[in-house]
Amino acid sequence: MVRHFKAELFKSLSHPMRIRILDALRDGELTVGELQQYLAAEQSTVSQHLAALRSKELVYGRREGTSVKYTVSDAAIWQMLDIARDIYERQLRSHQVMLEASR
Amino acid sequence: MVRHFKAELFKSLSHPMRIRILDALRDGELTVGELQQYLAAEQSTVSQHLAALRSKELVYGRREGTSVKYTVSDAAIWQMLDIARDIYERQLRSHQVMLEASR
DNA sequence: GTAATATATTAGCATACCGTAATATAACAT
DNA sequence: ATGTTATATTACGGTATGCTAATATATTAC
Repeated sequence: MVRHFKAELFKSLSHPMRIRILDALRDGELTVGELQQYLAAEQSTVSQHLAALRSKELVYGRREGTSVKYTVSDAAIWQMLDIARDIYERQLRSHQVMLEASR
Repeated sequence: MVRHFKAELFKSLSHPMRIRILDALRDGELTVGELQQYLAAEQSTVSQHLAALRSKELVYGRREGTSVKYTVSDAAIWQMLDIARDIYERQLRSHQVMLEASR
């Protein structure tokens, strides 16, 4: 039950463009158009990735006139992205150590 | 580059059985056989999930005689699982609030 | 060496995911 | 009501995932 939720949550995060979207929203809400421009991607592609994030309630959109502004719904999401970067950096270091040791 | 790593990392976490494996390893290393028994799953299924985790270096295995003992390679992985649970709980609460508000 | 046990890998099939292109919906202006 | 802009959804083809069954590898015992 909880693990299925977690698995689905991580699946939502398992695409580079969705991670870029969440990063882009760190400084505040953005419209689909702004995201589209920033990501240099097709409209429907962006919209589908937003739909994926929305379906797990990682973001929500509020209409403002003819456009929709998106917001990350829980700051802990960025925390996970930050931890992922930490893990990445530690892996890099340990690879360096192994390389240096092999001389 | 970094985002691809993150995406791949989250993809590794995007399956309930892999999450169960990582949770099971919180108390220390376990052999494939022990995991297999605990998860009540086929040998090859467990082995393939371990291979997925190994390929991203989330776990590593050391041979001990005829069996292999697995360990989580970075405690930050559990931290991400814990944050995921927090997000889950906050979503539950906000759903409850919305239910109660709709009366 | 062979046999037995533990683990890893491969092949095949069913299902899920992703991008492009096309179509649909929503809000606003005229 | 029509037109325009912004966003969402659907359909379809290609690729990736995940399970089962079968096969391969590695270690120990004999």
